[in-house]
Amino acid sequence: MKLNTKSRYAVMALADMARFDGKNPVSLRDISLRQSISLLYLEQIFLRLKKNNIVKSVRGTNGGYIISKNINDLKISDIFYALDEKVKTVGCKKELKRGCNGKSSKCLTHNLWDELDLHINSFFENKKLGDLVKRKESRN
Amino acid sequence: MKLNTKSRYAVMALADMARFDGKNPVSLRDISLRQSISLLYLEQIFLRLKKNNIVKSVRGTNGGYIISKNINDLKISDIFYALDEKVKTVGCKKELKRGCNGKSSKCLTHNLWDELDLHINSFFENKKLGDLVKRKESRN
DNA sequence: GTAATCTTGACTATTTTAGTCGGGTATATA
DNA sequence: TATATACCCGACTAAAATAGTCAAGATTAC
Repeated sequence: MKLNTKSRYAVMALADMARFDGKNPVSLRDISLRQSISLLYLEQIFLRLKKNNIVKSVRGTNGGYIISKNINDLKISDIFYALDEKVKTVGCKKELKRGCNGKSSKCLTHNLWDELDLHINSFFENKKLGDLVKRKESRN
Repeated sequence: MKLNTKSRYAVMALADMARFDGKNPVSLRDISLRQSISLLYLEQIFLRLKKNNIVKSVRGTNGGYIISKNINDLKISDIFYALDEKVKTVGCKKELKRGCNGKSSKCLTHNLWDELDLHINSFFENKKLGDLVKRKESRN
């Protein structure tokens, strides 16, 4: 049970960006160097982030990306959503047909998975990108 | 972000067993039929459960498996542990060498992953196998 | 006009996962 | 004591997911 690297890198990259004022675009090249993430891979990730309006792009020299909204309003779950990180523990819904259709006695565990999903999702719903930066600063 | 089938099947199978008195061994064949899980796969799963003292086996005709302890004391996390289900969201620990060694500014997200792990783990620590059966019964 | 930077789809190697196979061993019961 | 039922266990494999690269652009600052 783990997150995929796309999601993780996305959060890392955005946290990296969040340390700056938000006025000047940050280039992927810089993020790539600071966070040791492949530039080509970052491009793929930011494509998704842009499509989901999490970042805005500025083309050309001195271009880069800017975080669209206030970092204290940007939920971690929004980032995951953009990258298709399904926080789904896979209940019986997916494999229906043969079994669990609600009333079946097969799915004793049905509710467990539902609860877990809820539990994890609420964690990410309540965490904001801003929290990550704040925490770090107050600690150093 | 999802659980693997081994863990899920293990919980399903044990929940299935938990409905019985706990005196008579339950055969994998029966579980296989009731839960629509491949018998061969179940064998593999129960091998691990047995090694981790979650179930005891009874060989021969009319044999099967018995849950070792009281179902109200059996944590879901114990089951996952037996099947190597790592509830690890992969922080920077694994990929150290080049980056985050605690003091590095690279790992703004370090704490996020740690918190998440804690959050998920505590969920499973507090859930007992008995809870699953109770819930279902009270609902029907 | 050229260097820096974003844009995009397609491709690929590697790893993980899910599940099977085959050949055992133990024991209840007829 | 024969036999059917069940556990035991390592090795294997097909399929899917993942991580990451490649190639070929399009914009814009200077």
